[in-house]
Amino acid sequence: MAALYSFDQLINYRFNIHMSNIRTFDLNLLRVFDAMLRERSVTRAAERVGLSQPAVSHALARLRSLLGDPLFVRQGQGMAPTPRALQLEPPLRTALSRLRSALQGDEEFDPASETRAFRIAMSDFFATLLLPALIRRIRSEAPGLCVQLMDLVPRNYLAALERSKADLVLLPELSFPDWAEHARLFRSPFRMVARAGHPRLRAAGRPPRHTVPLELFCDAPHVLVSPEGRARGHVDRVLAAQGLSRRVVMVVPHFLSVPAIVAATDLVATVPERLAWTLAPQLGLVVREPPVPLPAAQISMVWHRRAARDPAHRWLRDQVAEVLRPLDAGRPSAPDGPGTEHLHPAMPSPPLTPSSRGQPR
DNA sequence: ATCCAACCGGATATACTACG
DNA sequence: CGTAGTATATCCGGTTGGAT
Repeated sequence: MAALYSFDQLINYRFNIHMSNIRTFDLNLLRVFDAMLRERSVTRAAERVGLSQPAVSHALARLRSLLGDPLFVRQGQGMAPTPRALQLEPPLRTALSRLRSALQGDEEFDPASETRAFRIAMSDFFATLLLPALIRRIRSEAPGLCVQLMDLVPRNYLAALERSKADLVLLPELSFPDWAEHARLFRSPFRMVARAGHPRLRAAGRPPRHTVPLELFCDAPHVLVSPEGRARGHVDRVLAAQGLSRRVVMVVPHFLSVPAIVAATDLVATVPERLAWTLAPQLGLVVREPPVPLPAAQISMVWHRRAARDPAHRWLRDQVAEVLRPLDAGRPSAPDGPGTEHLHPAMPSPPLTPSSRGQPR
């Protein structure tokens, strides 16, 4: 794969032109150089670039002076490139090609040949939903791409996007700033989980509609997921609005540690429904409806407006949407009854925006 | 804002060079 | 030595920057 060079790299490093000469460097000289490499003749190069033969000869003289190399020497009926000229040919071609694409605005994205890294910020739970299928697609269609998973810290995710530290962020829908664009992916309801032998649940018996009794929910020790380490989440605020409270005895930054903690203790937790149903059978957990109705979290992907038209970015967003959107249609249903939907307990009170402008492009 | 000299790039004319 | 091709001398028009 051809190395890629910025203009500065081309001029400074590859062409070895001192900074003081860059300001006055005539880009047309690069066109002449390119034409000379193609034609190996001053006269034909002149025809190619639409100049007279002496004009190209003069341009060549200026290039020779700038680069400190003859570049082309007479050989028979034409001009033979020097080793230095041949050395400069690949970066010159690349730079001119990219410049042409940029100016014409017709840059194409070829997944098979693209080499770049994408940084995606999301919770560990979303990562388990998305990454295996996403990486399978990328390995087969765009093997040169690298995906870097970043920790999701809600308070900082917008700053990460704005400062280009992250390319894409997956999170429950909040109100987004003007420069952000987003697309809805799927809805994520929540369930309460506890170990099957939990004494309070056993004493409560099999509850009607599988909703955990309110007093049990409030009395039981809770483990709360908060990437920011907050001791109160959205569930606490909803309870407080009804004059109620619960006991949070443990705060963890990641979702995936919760089921094991719940399985080994008498703690309970409110987690994404999909996580609950995935891990409940193997860890011996019971899944219950929380006693307070909460709307499901609307999970969206967010990106900076500056990346909106970037072809590689658009391709990546399409892949993420294709992998995650089916989750909305094919949500797992409770094996022992229907459920109401509940909001993420640890998310900072999201004002659900009615936006539908977010489409993945 | 205007003028003007200096500079630059390109054109024409012509000198120079390599090759068959 | 003729031909094809490159390099150079000179001129011209446009741009730039300093002086007024």
